[in-house]
Order: sequence, then C-alpha cells, then structure tokens
Amino acid sequence: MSVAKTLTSWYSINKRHLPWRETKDPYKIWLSEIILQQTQIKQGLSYYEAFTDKYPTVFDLANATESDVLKLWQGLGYYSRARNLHATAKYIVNNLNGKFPNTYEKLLKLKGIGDYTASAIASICFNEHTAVLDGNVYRFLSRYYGIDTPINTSKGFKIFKALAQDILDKDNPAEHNQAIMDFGSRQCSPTNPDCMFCLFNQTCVAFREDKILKLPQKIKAKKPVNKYFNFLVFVSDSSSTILEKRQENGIWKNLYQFPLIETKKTASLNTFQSALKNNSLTSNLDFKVSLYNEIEIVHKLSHQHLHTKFWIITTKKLPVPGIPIKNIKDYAVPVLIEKFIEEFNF
DNA sequence: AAAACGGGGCA
DNA sequence: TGCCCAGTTTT
Repeated sequence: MSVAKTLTSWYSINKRHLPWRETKDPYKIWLSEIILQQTQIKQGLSYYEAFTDKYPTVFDLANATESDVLKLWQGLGYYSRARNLHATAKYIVNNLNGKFPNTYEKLLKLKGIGDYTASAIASICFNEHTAVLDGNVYRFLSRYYGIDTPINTSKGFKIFKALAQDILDKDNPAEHNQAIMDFGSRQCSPTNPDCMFCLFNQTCVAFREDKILKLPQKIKAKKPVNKYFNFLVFVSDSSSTILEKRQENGIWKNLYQFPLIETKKTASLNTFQSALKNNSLTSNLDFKVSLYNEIEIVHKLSHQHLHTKFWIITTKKLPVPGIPIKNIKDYAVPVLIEKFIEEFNF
C-alpha cells in the first residue's frame, strides 16, 4: 500500500473529531488554521469556539473593532495573527463581496496566509492538489525517508514541500492533508513516538536506523536576550489607573500595558526613583512608590526573557486621563500583565 | 537568508 | 526549571 493510502486508512480509524472538521466553510477553516498556527489543539480549541460563537461569519468579524478581536485573542500569543485575521476579514468583505478566494494562488495573497494556510484551505475546502507542510509533516517525512536536511532553512522547505506534494493523494487531498498532520501529531510525535505500534515501522528509515530522536534536524535558535521591564501601576484616590496602547512594532503591538520604563539591567529602588524624575508622567507628580514584587518576574518568550518589576505608584490624581480600575478587564493585555492584574488586589 | 514574533506543555 | 514546539512577516 502507498504511504498516502496507509495514512488515510490510519486516519479513518484514529481521526479526532473536532469542530472544524465538521465543516467545509472556508471562513471556519481559515479561522481554525490561523488559530492553530504555533498552537496546540488543546490550547486553541476554546478560542475557536469563542471566535465562531462571537463571529459566525466573515461579515461579523469584519464589523468588529481590532481591539475586540485582540481581546478575544488575548492569551494566545503571536498577536499579529489576530491583527492580520481582522484586516483580511475586512478586505474580503469590502473588496471581495464577502466571498472567500478559492485557489491557493489567490489565498496566498491575503495577509496572514502563507504557504501552509493557503495549501490547507485550498485542499480542505476546494480539493486543490496542494500539500500542506507543517511541523507534523516535516517530522513524519524526515523520519520516514531519513532526510536530515534542516527543516528551518529555505533548502529544507523546498525539499520537503516537493516530497509532500509528490506523495499527496490526488484523489482526496483534503483527507490526505489532515491525515498526515494528525499522524505526525499523534503517532509520530516529537518525543516518545509510538513506533512499536506504527504502521510504518517496517519501512521507516529513521526507525530502522535508530535515528527517530535525531530527526527532524533543525538549525539551533539563538539564545534569548534579557530585557528589564518596569511597569508603573498607578492607583489614584478615585480608583483609576493608566493603561497605554503599545504602538510600535515589536512584541504585543496594539495590546495594552501599564506605562513602561525599560532599563539596561535590574533597577534598584534608587535608580528607579531617578528614572521617575525624568519620566513625563511622574516628573511633576506627587506620589508614593512601592515595589510590588521584590523578586523579579521572568516572563519567557521564545526570543527574549523579560525581567519584570511592577511598581505601585499611589497618587491623589493621575497625571493624564486614566481608566477606572473596574473596567481594566475590557482591555487586551499580554499574559504577563493579565497575571499581575489577577494577582494584585487593587 | 535570518530575525522577529508568545505562550504553553512536558520531562 | 530548562527545553521543545512552530507559520508568516519583516529585515
């Protein structure tokens, strides 16, 4: 039996029943694919349900504000996905009459849709012969064929994309693509793959040569850089605080946070107080300051470690218009801020 | 071609 | 606690 037929027969028995597998609506498939980028099903499922519940059609999503979309996305990370999702929904409604593009080439032009997502939507919704290449597919192919070209290189992409396209079941690309991803995710998992009960354990190169845990090969990531964040948590007599929207490109763009002072290294009380003297919010303000967390909180992102201190600034009146603390949960904030808000007794 | 972009899960 | 996971856009 061909690799493809073995995969689809495995899938017919082991397929997980998930809400986005009950539909061919390209809007719903698109939504699920964007949510599932860089995200495990267990984490993404509740977000998918929240989004389809609040925005059942592309028109509903297009009519929302970006702030609302980011709020619903809060906690999922990689927030450019949410910004691009919203921008693309508006584009489809305003320029394409709400009709979803129905080919790989046209899908690829949309913001937030790259090779993987265009291939997934085109095959699942429109039966186009476009093989998906995600982390699960990379893993299965590299092991089964014993290919040690690093997957996170342009050369690796070309090799594995051609191979995935070559073995694609042209009679049923929709089932095939979902089968190979599910197989890679569950049977051919990163650690502890279930080789003993694997349909391919007679033919898999990596299993025969005992290279399962050496594949796929990847170029190692750089070490994360350390950053030192000091958040200014204002508390006024009238129970208001200050939240600012992050405008600049970089992490958390368009999310809200407490006013931030970044330092070169961990700030002592003394250095922080002199920083406040030069800060436009506090230079002319009558306030008291105390450090909330004596031990800094280290929030780890894939590419930077944020050493964070929350400083409580108590003042009679805020230096700029603020927001009532009782409304603070209306704003989309990073998980780091969300955890503080939940923990801090305002 | 390489870097930037979050957060959760698991050993 | 340290390491692993991973599509798209930007540089």
